[in-house]
Amino acid sequence: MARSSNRRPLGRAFFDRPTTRVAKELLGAVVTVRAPGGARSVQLVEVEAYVANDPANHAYRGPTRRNRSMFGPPGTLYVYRIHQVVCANLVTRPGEAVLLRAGRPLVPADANPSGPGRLCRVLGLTVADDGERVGRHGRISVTKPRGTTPTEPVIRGPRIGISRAVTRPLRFSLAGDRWVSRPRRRAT
DNA sequence: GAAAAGATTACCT
DNA sequence: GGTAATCTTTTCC
Repeated sequence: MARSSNRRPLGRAFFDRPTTRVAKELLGAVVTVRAPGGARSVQLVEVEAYVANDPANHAYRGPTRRNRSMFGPPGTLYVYRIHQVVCANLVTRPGEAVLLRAGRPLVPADANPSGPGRLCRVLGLTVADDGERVGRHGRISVTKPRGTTPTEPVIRGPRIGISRAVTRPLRFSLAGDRWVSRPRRRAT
C-alpha cells in the first residue's frame, strides 16, 4: 500500500478532462471522508462514466433540482438518493460525472464497499454532501498513489442497473478484483 | 394531480 | 430466483 506521503491529491485539473479518461484513471484512487468518528476510506475498483448525449445520464435533460451539482466545477460531488440508498459521483465537466460503484475497504478494513450504495454507506456520505468540492482541506478528498506503479488491467464494459444506453461500454473496473460488484448474478 | 420508474439492496421462498 | 422498502423525478392523463 502507498503511504499517505506517497499520494497526490486530485484536484480540479485532474477532473477537468474527458470523463471516460477520468473514470479510468480513478481506478486505484483512494477516497477519504473525514468524520467525527474518524476518517473512512476506500480504494476505487469500479466506476461508471455518465457523459453528454447519454440518455442514462441524470443530466441528460439539463439542470434540475436534483442534478444541479452535476453542473458545478470539476471535482464537485454529486450525491443523490435512489430507493433507500445514496450514490456518489465525481463531476468532471458540466453535465458529466463518474459514478463510484465499488471499492476495496481501507478504513475500516472489514467494511463492504462493493456496490454504489454500500460504498456510500461505508464512507458515511449522505445527500448532505451533495455539492461539496473534493480537495485537500475539505471533508472529502481523493488521492492517487504517486509514482509509476502500473495498475492491474482495466476491464471496460456495459454499465449496470440502467435501462437506457445499456450497451455503451462506460463501466470501468480492475480485472479480477474481488470487490467489483456483480450485476445480480450468482457469486462464483 | 396521480402513477410509474429508478445509476439499489436486503431479505423472502 | 423474486419482491419489498422508500422517496424523488419523470411521465401520463
